[in-house]
Amino acid sequence: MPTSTREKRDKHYGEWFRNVLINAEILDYRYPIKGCGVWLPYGYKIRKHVTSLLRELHDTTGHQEVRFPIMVTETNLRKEAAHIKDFENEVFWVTYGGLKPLEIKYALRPTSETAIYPMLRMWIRSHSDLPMKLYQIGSVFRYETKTTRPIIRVREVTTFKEAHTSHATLKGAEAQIKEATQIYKDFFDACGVPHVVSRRPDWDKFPGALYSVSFDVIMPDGRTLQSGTVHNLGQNFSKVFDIQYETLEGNHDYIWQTCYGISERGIGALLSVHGDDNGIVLMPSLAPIQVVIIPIPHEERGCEIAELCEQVAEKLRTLNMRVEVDRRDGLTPGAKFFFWELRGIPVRLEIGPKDIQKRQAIIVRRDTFEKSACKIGDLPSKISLMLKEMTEELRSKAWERMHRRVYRVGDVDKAKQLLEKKAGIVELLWCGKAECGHKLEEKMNATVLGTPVDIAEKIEDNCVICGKRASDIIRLSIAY
RNA sequence: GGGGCUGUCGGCUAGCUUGGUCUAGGCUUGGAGACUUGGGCUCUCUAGACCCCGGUUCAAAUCCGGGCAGCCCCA
Repeated sequence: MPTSTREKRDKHYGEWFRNVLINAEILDYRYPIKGCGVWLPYGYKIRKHVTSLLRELHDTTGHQEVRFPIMVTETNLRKEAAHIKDFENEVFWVTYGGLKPLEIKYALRPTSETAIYPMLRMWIRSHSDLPMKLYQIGSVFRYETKTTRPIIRVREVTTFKEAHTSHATLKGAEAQIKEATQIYKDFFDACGVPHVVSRRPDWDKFPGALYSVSFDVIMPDGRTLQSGTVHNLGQNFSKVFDIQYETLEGNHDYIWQTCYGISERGIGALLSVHGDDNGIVLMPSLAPIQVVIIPIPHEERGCEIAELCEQVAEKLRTLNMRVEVDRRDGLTPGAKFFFWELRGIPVRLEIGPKDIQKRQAIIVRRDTFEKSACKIGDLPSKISLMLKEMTEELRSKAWERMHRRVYRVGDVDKAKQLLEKKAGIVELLWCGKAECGHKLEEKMNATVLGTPVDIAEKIEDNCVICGKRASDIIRLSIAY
């Protein structure tokens, strides 16, 4: 019987991830364009559960789903100076229509501000149109020059959920940042993905934003994956795109905007964080199949066994569980066990000749491989309890593992050593000056994630670089 | 941004240094069948590859150049 080790996953994470994607039939990255992959049926089902979760979280908080074109005119893309400056060298351009060169080039959106905001200008007239909270889920394109990695660094981000909100006041935008942060916390929590939330340093905020908040996840190799970002855009874009509304008093003012995004990196994170050497482990709520039933064939009693499997499946389905009976012949039960473990199915039932006499089934839990027998009649309650427990334990164990990889460190050398060992995230004291932040990055050969917004504490010591009074904790890591 | 490495059946790989023995070998997977089935059974049959373009040569999987794709390291 296997055990849930993570040696292979942690030592050779890149290889583990690539193998799991292809072997578990999640994503085929052999598509002949760099940084593009194909979501396979099983992976697409997981993706669908993730996108429905995102839809639910946005729909229930007053967001409305829309769908904007993938192409943006060059003129619009170039309107906000900081924005285009940052994206310029990674934009894909459409330059031909058939055989004719286009007079105005189109960009494949690297993100959709410049596609959406010219339309907001037409839609927003008065304060009664505000707040307006829109979101969409679709593809964005970035001409990545670094090594691409399936799901984690891609040229077509196929699952980009981006929300764009408009408000009458800065206060309204600030409140929206809080709501967005909460939505993202809820999202990662539902996925059981532990994370840190940091306010990004000024030199690394979203181009055109007042400030940015990011959600970072520690991957098995100790690097961090920026998996969600929330930005307060202030009036930067509304001034450039001339989006004004009529106030209560009859004046005109520019709207205040926020935007926030989450991509398939979130899927990469949840597959990696819970997975083990046997494959992925899925949160029950996101698993395309929650319970798989493996009939153990038997010459005389085969029909009886098959029938009982179906009955059990039907019963569990009435309780809204996603259940499948693996009736394939030609595969031994053992082969089926491996098959479904690789794909992360939370609960496996085995029903064979020995069980049929005792009116029982064998239950195996994917994350712990804990095995037990259960009377047929008790299966519904036992399994729903097991799914609940598994959800909680996956989440809490992942958090424990993450907490062990966040280090509060007093000096730069110690921090550097930790990052060199691929330990995770280091937290140091910082005076808040960009100069010291850059020095830290340079000395440690790492990336500043930002200052914590998920923990509040009093700082009573000095900056590790300049020795002056520290104002903040600063987080650094080796980032993807 | 800089440097290095790699590309052979669907997957993993042998062959490449020293061109000819390659009609390209193995394992795995796929298909057909038999036999099995409580942790990847076994056997038989069968299908399947030298990334692309150009060059060198009597002869290229092998050497050279470019392209495309991928991996690793450094900034």
